[in-house]
Amino acid sequence: MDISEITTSSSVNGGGEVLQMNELGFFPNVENLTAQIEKLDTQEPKHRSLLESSYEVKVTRVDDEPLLSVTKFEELNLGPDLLKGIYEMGFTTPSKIQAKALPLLLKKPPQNMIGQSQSGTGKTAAFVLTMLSRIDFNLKSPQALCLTPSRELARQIMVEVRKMGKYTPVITAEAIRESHIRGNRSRHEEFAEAQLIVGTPGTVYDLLKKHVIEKKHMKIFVLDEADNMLDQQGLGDQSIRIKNMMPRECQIVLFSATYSSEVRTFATRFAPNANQFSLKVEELSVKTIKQFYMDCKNEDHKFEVLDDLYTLLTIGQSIIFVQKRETADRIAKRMTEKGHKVINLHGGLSTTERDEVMDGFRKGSAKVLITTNVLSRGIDVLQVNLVINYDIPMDLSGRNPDYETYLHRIGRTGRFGRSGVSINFVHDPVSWEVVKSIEKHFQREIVRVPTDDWDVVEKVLRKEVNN
DNA sequence: AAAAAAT
Repeated sequence: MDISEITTSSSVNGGGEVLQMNELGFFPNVENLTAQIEKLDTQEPKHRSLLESSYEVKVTRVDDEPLLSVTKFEELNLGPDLLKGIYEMGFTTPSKIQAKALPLLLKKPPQNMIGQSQSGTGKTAAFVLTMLSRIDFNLKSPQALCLTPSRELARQIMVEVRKMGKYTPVITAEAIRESHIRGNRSRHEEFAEAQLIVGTPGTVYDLLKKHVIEKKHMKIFVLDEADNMLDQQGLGDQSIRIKNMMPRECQIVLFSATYSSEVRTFATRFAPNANQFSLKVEELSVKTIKQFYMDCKNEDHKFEVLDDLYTLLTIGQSIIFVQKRETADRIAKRMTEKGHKVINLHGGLSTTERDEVMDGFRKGSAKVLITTNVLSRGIDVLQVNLVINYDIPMDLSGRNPDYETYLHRIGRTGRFGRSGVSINFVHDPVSWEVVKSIEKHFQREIVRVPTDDWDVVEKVLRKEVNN
């Protein structure tokens, strides 16, 4: 395709101006750029709070009862100990998705759920609350199980569980690879009495198979990042095996921000007769996240631009995504040599290292995290105001965009209605086309920032990324 | 082929 024919979709944001490209398609003029930025700015107030914005939720029910939407947590008949935890966490009223999903999630007898909502809209709280409310605290045996695609996400969810369940007597356990050597016996004991378990598929399956985790009282089974859990080679098989070990009457809950069409069909078989929430594709891209791209000359120029960005701008906290572990290591090493303080996390590190890196980043003692797709989903660090796609997410062929991963990655910023910025590094016609496809797919503009005029870069990005 | 996740 002739890339000069591709313009930023004129239907984006309801139409209007079309960017003028030169024959390479790389360099629109700066006036237009400024106009675009202003346009982005004027859009913002309308969408200041994601939780208040009116995104369209489509609900499909398994029964014919009228859709009950709550306006207060009190209406959900939760125990006072659970309510106390909710309020202490700072939740005052249910978010849009919670208001509609919780009455269905909490129904007796339980019904399955396939839920979709944007990043950072409180879906974790929704399923954690459901898990806690299903537990008989007098029964010291596993009753609620949640699976996640990474150890970091499992640990993060467990922190939420412990906050929300602080005033309940719930006993919890993390089923992830151990980060320190410990006798098998104590793990046995830990899981024997644990009521709520969060973990990764491999370890959970292993512990179930060895009867370290007892399955017969399991009441609720949650897949977080469900599309990824079902879709991904390896993860999918494990999730299915684990589900098949659950009791027949166990409630199945699937949650994710994205469901590719193939996965959605499978999800309805995985969680039969489920209530469903879905969003239109253009509702998925979080509106408080500003999206940019920078066109670099080649692979090596990407590193120079990265170096310059971190040299010339004061950046709050940020995540840099790359495609391969090896790239993460290499970029981290080079950035360190250039005098930048960065940390690096991927699946090739030891569990202890991973925990240390993540804890350091959460505490804010490290500002720049270079990572792979291991952290593309679910990870919540409120101070992250910049996400860089050093490598644009693409599918296995290396030619087509990976829309789901893109959305999840940029969703690491702009959590809970905060503003955020994402920058995509483009370095060849393929990556350029991929960015244009992503723009078209989500119907959100991705604005060019030059790599050769740092006054403009500073003007555009300074106030956005410095916090 | 990438990355993740079990030993």
